[in-house]
Amino acid sequence: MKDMASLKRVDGLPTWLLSRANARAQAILHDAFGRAGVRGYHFRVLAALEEFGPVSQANLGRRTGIDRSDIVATLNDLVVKDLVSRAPDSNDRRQNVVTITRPGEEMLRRLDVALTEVQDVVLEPLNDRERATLIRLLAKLG
Amino acid sequence: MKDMASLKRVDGLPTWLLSRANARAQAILHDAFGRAGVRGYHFRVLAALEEFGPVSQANLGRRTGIDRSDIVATLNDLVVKDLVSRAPDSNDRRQNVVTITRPGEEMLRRLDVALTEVQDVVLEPLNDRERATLIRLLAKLG
DNA sequence: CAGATCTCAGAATGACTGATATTC
DNA sequence: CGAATATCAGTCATTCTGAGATCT
Repeated sequence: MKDMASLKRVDGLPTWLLSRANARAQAILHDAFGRAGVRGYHFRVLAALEEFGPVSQANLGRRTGIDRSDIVATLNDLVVKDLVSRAPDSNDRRQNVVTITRPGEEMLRRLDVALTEVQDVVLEPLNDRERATLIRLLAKLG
Repeated sequence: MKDMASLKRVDGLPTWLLSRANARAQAILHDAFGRAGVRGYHFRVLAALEEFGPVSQANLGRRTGIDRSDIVATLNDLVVKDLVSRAPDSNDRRQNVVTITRPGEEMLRRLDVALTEVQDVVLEPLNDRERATLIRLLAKLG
């Protein structure tokens, strides 16, 4: 019974069990991304472009979980910074083909480094075995 | 090395390892709270009040992790709904004493039920042993 | 005086809705 | 025609920052 209470409210804190650890991670990430001049949406789009190659905006939205409407604004930012390029698809003129640029790939590499450092900080209390277990369990939840 | 990649980008999705599971939980919670007519801030404040008893707004902020500035607006909502009461402290006139009302306690009980249901849904892929392990590891990260 | 408390105004970010024009 | 795509204009919730007024 006491275990159920700790399931519901972790560490005496009245909030969802994932929120504490995640909020801390988000805060650190926010700083790291801010220093690089980008936001979470920018990173997600760049990473998806590197992973899947040039895609339409609709597919970008599906793969990143970002709303189509927000994809537009995010790409506007990235185009201005020359991190991605956007061109009409000649086969289907409804679509735009979005491609990551060379500067975009370099930015992504820097962000990946920052991300790894953040995760090292957040996961610091866990040993290697525990980290592997946590990742496995979280993947099951995904 | 492949393990490091899955550490960084879970499930082929270019995002922080806690974000996927947490985003799903947040979405379900958002619905459940919305049906009850409250937001996360409201729940956090009510739960902290039940847990610690009447407190000042500054202490409420410290205990919930909500900014002092946002505590004000949140309490305004809760006072209008008669879920908490706010009165000047006679000992220290800088402070307000915030107290949960009977209707506030009843609301909190309903929200706790919703929270438990949400967690059952989110944790559904895990068995009891895995849930206990996940909670233990997340508590270490807290 | 310094320090704590409460309050207000505003901004950044993530996430969502509804409407519209264009193209398939 | 219906369906998909890109765009635009808003809204909402969470999280901050900065400034001001009051009180210890």
